[in-house]
Amino acid sequence: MYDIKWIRDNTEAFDEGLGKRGIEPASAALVVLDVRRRELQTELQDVQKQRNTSAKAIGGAKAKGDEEAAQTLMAEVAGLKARYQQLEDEEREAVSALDRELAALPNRPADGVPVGTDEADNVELRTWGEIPTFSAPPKQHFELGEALGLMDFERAAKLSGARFVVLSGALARMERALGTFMLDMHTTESDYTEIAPPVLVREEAAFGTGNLPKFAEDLFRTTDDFWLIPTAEMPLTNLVGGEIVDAASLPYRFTACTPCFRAEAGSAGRDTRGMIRQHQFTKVELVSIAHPDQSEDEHDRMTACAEAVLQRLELPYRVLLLSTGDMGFSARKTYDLEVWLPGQDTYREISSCSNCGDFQARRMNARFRPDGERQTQFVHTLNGSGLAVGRTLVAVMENYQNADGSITVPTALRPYMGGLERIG
RNA sequence: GGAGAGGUGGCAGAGUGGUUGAAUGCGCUGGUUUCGAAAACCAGUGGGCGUGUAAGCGUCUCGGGAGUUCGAAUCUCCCCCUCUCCGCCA
Repeated sequence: MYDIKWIRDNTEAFDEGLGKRGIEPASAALVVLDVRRRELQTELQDVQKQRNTSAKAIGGAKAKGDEEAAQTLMAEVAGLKARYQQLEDEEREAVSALDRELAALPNRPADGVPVGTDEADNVELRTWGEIPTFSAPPKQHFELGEALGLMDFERAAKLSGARFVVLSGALARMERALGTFMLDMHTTESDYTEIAPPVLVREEAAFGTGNLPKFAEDLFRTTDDFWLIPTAEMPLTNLVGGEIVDAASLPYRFTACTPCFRAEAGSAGRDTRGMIRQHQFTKVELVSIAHPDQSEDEHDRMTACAEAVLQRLELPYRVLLLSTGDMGFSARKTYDLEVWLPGQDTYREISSCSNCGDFQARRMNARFRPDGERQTQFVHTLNGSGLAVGRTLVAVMENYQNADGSITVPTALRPYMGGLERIG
């Protein structure tokens, strides 16, 4: 969400930001709405002032018992009411018209973000790890999993339809082990506080992170109007919604391992096989609530925390700086981590770390008070996967597969799997 | 799910239609006093928006929204949340 006052004073910069995302200039139309809004507000306040003055005079007259004077005054202001209500309606409509427009605009890309139209314009920043070689062509995770009898898509379809999976035995345990392993890393090594949040949230929370109103079709909604979280970013970031936190307590660092639910509307036909794109998956999320001066550093730190998981599991990956064409709605800058998948012979996204600046904070009214200052300021919010557990399972299976179809358990994970060294 | 009671400033807690943005207490900030501190005393102490170079002025805000009224913390309706009892339940 933008500050209309900022748009007013920075029309060129604002339109330039939109342009980088391939959106037409909007400042002129917004300024018109804003001028109208302020005119109506000023007018409304004039009438309110009159109303308050006369109401007090009537009150004063009645207090003195001067009923006659009160009646006279009341007759005088009789006409004011209709006008007041009309102005009130118009002003309300002007405000919501402006808010509707503002709420639908994506965040302004940070300086240095490559301008582009899609993922082809992303910039590879670095790679890590050796891409493994295999004596025979490596299998995809679902081939391995189904052959082991520990990954069942058919029965999942029986229960829930496409884009679900049933894991069993050692693979079910590995999924659980991965979540615990990641949480332990973030909480004991990187100062994140573990949170067990609701996975059903109300509309306000979904608005706060920027998923509503524009992306309702990507989300599941219950019959009594809860929204299933598509990521723990939603509950974790909204933790500070509507609050004014102490500057000294920043940054807040939250992590959670939750199921995530995505409708995957518009993804029909993509990644239909296997666990890459599911309606339900587990993810360990990292969220930071930071001082604006610290958010750039915090962004790098968070990305390093996500990378550390891949390094500990010895999974090769690369880091991308997303172009303006591939960035999410609320982000001003995003790093994607892509893990190497031998079965697919390609890198696939396993984490996305975004600095949203004050964009979400405005939507959810999350502020802090700088030391010794009167004025509050919006916090910066950051989120990143650390990591997507389902895709990490996929990556482990494909990278650690053996010629006989068994899977070696990564050393770092063995303590979390009762010492198990090999599956199958 | 049924019945009931509530939501007031950082906290506690008055206020049930009239100059109430809100008594009182606590907390906090500044000042006086003190060698210093405590105590005491004095003053200040929410957030948003509009207008203005600024000081200021205005307006909104007593869980959220809509309404009644010349006037709403106070009355009506809807929603949210908390608590108590019953039922159900992991």
